[in-house]
Amino acid sequence: MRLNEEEAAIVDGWAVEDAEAVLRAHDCRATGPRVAVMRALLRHGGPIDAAELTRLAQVEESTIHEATVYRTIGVLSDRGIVTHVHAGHGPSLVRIGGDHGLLAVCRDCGAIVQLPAEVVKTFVEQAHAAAQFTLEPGHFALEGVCAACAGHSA
Amino acid sequence: MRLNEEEAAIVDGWAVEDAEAVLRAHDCRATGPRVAVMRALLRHGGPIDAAELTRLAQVEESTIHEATVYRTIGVLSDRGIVTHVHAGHGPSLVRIGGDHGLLAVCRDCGAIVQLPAEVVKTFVEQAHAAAQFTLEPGHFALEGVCAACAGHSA
DNA sequence: TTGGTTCTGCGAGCTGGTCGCATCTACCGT
DNA sequence: ACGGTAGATGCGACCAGCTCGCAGAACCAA
Repeated sequence: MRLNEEEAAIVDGWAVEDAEAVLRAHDCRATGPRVAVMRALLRHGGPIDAAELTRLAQVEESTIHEATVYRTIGVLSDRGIVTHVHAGHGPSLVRIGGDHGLLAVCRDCGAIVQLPAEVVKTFVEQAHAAAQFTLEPGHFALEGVCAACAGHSA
Repeated sequence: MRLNEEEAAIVDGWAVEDAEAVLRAHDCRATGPRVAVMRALLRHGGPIDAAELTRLAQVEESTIHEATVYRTIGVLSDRGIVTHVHAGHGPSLVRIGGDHGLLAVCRDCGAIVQLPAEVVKTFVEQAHAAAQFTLEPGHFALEGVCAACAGHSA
């Protein structure tokens, strides 16, 4: 389920203290573990993997099990509160908010870069025109070399 | 649209019978299992996962172990004889030949589509111009909906 | 043929993620 | 404010995909 623009804006404006309200607003039971996971997500801000997210949530509620974190990510994802992206070979990453567009991961330093929306849009349109394939980027990141690493090796 | 088997082999100039010669030409011991894996790759032609490749190779040499197939894929990959691509959530896929460009996987039916090289090239150039990020697509596939599945749901 | 290097089968192990189940808890109706 | 109950949790077992260590087998140059 995707967020509409209004919801996405609200999500982006949420502070750590709003964790419980966010859950209730999305018809989600506000249990201890879920609130702790939401707070950890909001506090961290950026893309984060499940293991690290578990560690952060356990700071507030030490008994949280990793399986619970995975299940929580699942319900948050169903509600469009978070999205997850597969960036390279490791674990997938979760972040607050709806569709974030197409990401690129630097092969050398692991930096995650958001590719410009217009460039992606043009690409999706051309791919559809040329191959009748409707790309839905966002779930899988592409690989490459970031500006900094390209500079180093040059 | 999956790749035609014969076509893929022809592109690289190798027929199934050349399996052993290809190995020797790349400074690779021509052992029974490796030859069987190469023959299976050449016969199949298109992208294939390790489990299926093992099954195909076992038709010729029934004792081949999946670990051996993984190791063989490793040496073939080091020599540039094959490349592997991560296409969606499942296992990674192997195919004969070097860089094949960017693939797309249908979210509904799993079909693997090769995106037109021209379109990909333009996209890579625009991404570099706009974000100073040098995309090296080929290792990770994108997700989307193929023409057939889009037709079904429409 | 021989000998040393390389490869193989096998099973154990690792990571990322899911599941079944007994127990517990949030929350709705009273 | 307080039960009843749908739904959530912790836990450990499990699964897929892949890697590794080892003892023995295969390869191939001499």
